[in-house]
Amino acid sequence: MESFLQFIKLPINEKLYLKDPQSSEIGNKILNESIELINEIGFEKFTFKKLAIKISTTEASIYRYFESKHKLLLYLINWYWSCIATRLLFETSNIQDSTLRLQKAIHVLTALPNPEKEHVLPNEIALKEVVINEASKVFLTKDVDNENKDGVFSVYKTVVNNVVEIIQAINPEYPFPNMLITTVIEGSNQQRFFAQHLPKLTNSSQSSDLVEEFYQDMIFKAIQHG
Amino acid sequence: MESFLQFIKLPINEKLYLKDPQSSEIGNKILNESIELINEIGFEKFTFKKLAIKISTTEASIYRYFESKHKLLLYLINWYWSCIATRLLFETSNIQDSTLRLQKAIHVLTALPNPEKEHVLPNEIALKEVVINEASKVFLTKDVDNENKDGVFSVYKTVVNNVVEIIQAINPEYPFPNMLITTVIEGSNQQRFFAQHLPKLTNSSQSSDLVEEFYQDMIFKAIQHG
DNA sequence: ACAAATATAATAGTATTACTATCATTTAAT
DNA sequence: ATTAAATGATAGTAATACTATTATATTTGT
Repeated sequence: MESFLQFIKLPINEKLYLKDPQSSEIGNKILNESIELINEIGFEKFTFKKLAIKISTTEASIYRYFESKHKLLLYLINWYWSCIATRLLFETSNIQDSTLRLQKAIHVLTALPNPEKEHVLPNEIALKEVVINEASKVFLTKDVDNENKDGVFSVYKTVVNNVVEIIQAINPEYPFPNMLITTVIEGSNQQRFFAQHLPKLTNSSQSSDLVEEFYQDMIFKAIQHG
Repeated sequence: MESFLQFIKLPINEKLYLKDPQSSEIGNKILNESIELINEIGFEKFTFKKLAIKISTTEASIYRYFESKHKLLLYLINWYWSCIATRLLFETSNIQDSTLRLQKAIHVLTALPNPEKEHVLPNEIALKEVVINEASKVFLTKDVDNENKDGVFSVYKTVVNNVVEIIQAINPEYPFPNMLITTVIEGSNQQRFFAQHLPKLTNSSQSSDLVEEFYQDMIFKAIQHG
């Protein structure tokens, strides 16, 4: 029953690839090993050539799956969002109390994946690292409007919307639910980056991770009436 | 008296340049025109060659000031932080009431520069655009730890610290002041990006800018006792 | 079992990027 | 007027981000 969840094939926007990477061995290698390589050397220094060597194939083969390294990163980030969307569904299902629902949702958005518990993706922990270090780069470009038209941010928007609805169930008068949720999603990743590299900018640390605690506190105070 | 403020030469960390760009005409052109060009084509497509053509000089000349385009961006972002640090000082000076001080500080951190009012830099409005679209890229790299050792983020840290102290004057028990401030600084830039490009992710828009209002509300609720 | 279709490997090539190096010339300082 | 410093002009390099071509496997349908 538990392993039901594991490794479902999550559908990804077709504009993001030339050939579905989840449909072949090489494709799956591209996904899994690119996560490793990006974590190792950073997205700026990551190239298809280096990835090709790592997975013993050729640059040209990788280009048959993805038209650019930017699209590959966008694919990975979308994979993560789909995974969060799935976890949101599971963790809030059968829970009626809105406050508890919101608490669970914030947990899914802000906590690190637990290595003990089962995952939706085989490499969720490494993928979360990619998200923390690289995710902003997928929208901070001049191409964002065209890519948005192609719907590549729609899963992200759905996630935000689902949590916004929970907030509205608690306090329909609160005027900034979308801002609050995106602030929490993006902020929680940034705080983890700060904890690792610029600790003076945060109160959290790797030994004592306060990220979820901080945002749970912040959200519930923010949506209070008055 | 008003114009006192205008265009003070703000000191910038020496590790960021090879030759002080504020010391020559070409240097100043590099700063001002790179802001324009980055806003026009985005940092990824920005090159020293294109900038050289724009300011009628050569690539080699620009390389005499900055060792890479990344260092130039870091310089610009530091320029912005220095400018914010200066404005924080001015706007909170002679104000005793901590709550009012915090309100003013949040205003400096979250509001767009007012085109009517005087500026600390000649191009503050365009520079703010660069910050909104590109600032995260200066620390989201594998080089962040080395650059941090060189002190290139110290002005940012000082800004954060100064506001943290105001919060502590209001509520010394609040456990997450640094997280709260960096969440607001980074979040306010991100919300403006969303308003321009991914409006479903925010409640703010270009016609009705709710960014400051949202964060003022959020901060004061967050630091409330209990 | 065999032909046809498809996927991958191997290789080559291109324009651009992100620099470094050299040397001549202009400009500024003493 | 001399020297030093800044800039211009030009060249060159390794790496990047691709595209193209052809040969060789592998899979699939019949």
